[in-house]
Amino acid sequence: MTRVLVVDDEPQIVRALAINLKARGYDVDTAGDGTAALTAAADRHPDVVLLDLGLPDIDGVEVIKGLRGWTRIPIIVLSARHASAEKVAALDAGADDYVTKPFGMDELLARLRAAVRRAVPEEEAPVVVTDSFTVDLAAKRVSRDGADVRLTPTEWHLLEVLVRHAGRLVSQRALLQEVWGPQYGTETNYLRVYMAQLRRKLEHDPSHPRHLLTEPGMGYRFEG
Amino acid sequence: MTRVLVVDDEPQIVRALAINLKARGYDVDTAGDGTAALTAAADRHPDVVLLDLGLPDIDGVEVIKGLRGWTRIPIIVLSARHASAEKVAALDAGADDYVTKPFGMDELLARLRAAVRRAVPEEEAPVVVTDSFTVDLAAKRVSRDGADVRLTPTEWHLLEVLVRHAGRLVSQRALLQEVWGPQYGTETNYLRVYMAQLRRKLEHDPSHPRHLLTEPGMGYRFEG
DNA sequence: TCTTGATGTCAAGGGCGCGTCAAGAAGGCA
DNA sequence: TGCCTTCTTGACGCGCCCTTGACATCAAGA
Repeated sequence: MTRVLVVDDEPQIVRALAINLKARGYDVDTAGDGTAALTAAADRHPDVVLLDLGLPDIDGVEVIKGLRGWTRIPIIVLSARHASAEKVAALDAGADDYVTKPFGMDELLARLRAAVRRAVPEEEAPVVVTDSFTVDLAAKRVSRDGADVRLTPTEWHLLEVLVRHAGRLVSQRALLQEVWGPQYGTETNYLRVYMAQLRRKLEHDPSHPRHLLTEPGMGYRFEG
Repeated sequence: MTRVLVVDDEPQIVRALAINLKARGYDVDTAGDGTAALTAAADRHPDVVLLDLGLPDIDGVEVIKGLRGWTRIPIIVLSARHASAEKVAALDAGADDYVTKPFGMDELLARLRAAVRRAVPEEEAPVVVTDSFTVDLAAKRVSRDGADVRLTPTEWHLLEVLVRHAGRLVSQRALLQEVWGPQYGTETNYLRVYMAQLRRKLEHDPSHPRHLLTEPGMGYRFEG
C-alpha cells in the first residue's frame, strides 16, 4: 500500500486530505510542522510527501532540502502562494510538483498518482538473513534452506511487521492493529496461532525459537 | 545537452519557447501537430517533451499514450484548459506535469528542470527468457517454441508489468491500477481471467504454472 | 504444592478467494 | 452493415485460509 505523509499546520486540511486519501486506499501519516515532518519521514518512510509551505517552525523549502539530503521520494508542494519565485524556489530545492491552494481533490490525486508512478522504487536493504531463513521484503518472499516457503497473507504480514522492527520489541496491541486493523487489540489468541505457524514454517526447532521470540506479557521480537 | 521537443500548433508560442529554451542552453526540436510529434520523438529521442493538448490532428491524450507505449521520458503538458477532468486524463495517461496557459516562463523552466532531474536514465528493455517462452520487451513480442504468440493489448500489458518486476510479487491492486487504470483496484476477476489466458498461451502446463505464479490473497509473480 | 494468568497446540467449520467456462457487450475494420 | 476480435461480466465449484474453542503447558508467587 502506498504510504503518504501529509504535512500541514491546519488540522482541518490535514483531516480532509487524510480522509480522501484513506478512502482511495492510501496509508496516511500526518505532521503539523517541519520538525515533525522530517522526523515522520525518517521514521515511517513514506512513498510520497504532500508538503504545505507555510509551516510554523521551519520554512518549507528548508524541509524540502532536509528531505533531499537523504531521500528522493516524491515531494508535492501545496501552497497558497502563487508567486512564481516561490514555485521556482521549491521546485529547484527538489520538489517534484507544486499545487496552489485552493486545489481540486481530483487534480491533486492525479498528480499524486503521477508522482508515485514515476518514482524510482526505493531499494533499501530489503533482504534480511538469519541462519535458518531469509526474508526478502521487496519481493515478498521467504526462503529456508534455499527453498521458497509459502506463507499465507496474514502470516506474511505479521512476519513483515516483526522484521521491519528487527531487534525491537513489538507489543501485542501494535501487532494486532497493524496486521488485523485498528479495531483489534485484545485478540491475542490470533497472535499465538500465527506465531506458532510462522515458527513451524521457519524455525529449525519451533518449540525453542531463536528468531521469533516471545516477550511474556509484552509482545514479540524478531532477532536477526 | 538536454534535448527538448516542443509540440504546439501555434507558431508564435513554439518560437517563444524555442528562443527561451535555447537561451538557457537547451537543444530544441519542434513539432506542429500530433503526428509530427510522435515522429520527432521517435526520431530525435528528446530528453523531455513540452506538449500542447490542443493539436489539430490527434487528441493530446492520444499523443501521450502513443509516447508512453515505448518511452518513459518526461512529458509536460501545456494547455489552456483549466478543467480538472482534462488534467486528470492527461496525468493518468502518463503525463508528468500539467501547466495551464498562460504560464510564467520562470515557472515552466523550473518544472522542466524538476522533470529532467528526476528522470530515470533510459535503460534498454531486455529480453527475458524462460524455458517455455521468451519475452522481448522492446519489440513487444512473445515467442514460444520459436513461434510468435499473439497477445491482446491487455494480455501484453499485464505480462509486461509482471516481467518488469521479475521475481517480485506484484499485488493485485498494483496490477489492476497499472493495467486497467488508477480507478480500478478491486476487480480481481479481471486478473483471474487474464492470468488464465496468459497461462493457456504461454505455460506448458497451464494448470500447474511454473512462471506465472499465484500468491493466494496477495498477488502474482513472474518467475524467470 | 497449588493457583493463576499468559502462552502454545490442535482441530474443525465456514467463508471466500481463485480458476474455469461461457455468454453478452463493445469496438475495429472491411 | 456485418464480421471478428477483445473486453467485461456472471455463475459455479473446489480448496485453502481465517477464525474459534478446547485443552495443554509454562512461569511466577503464595
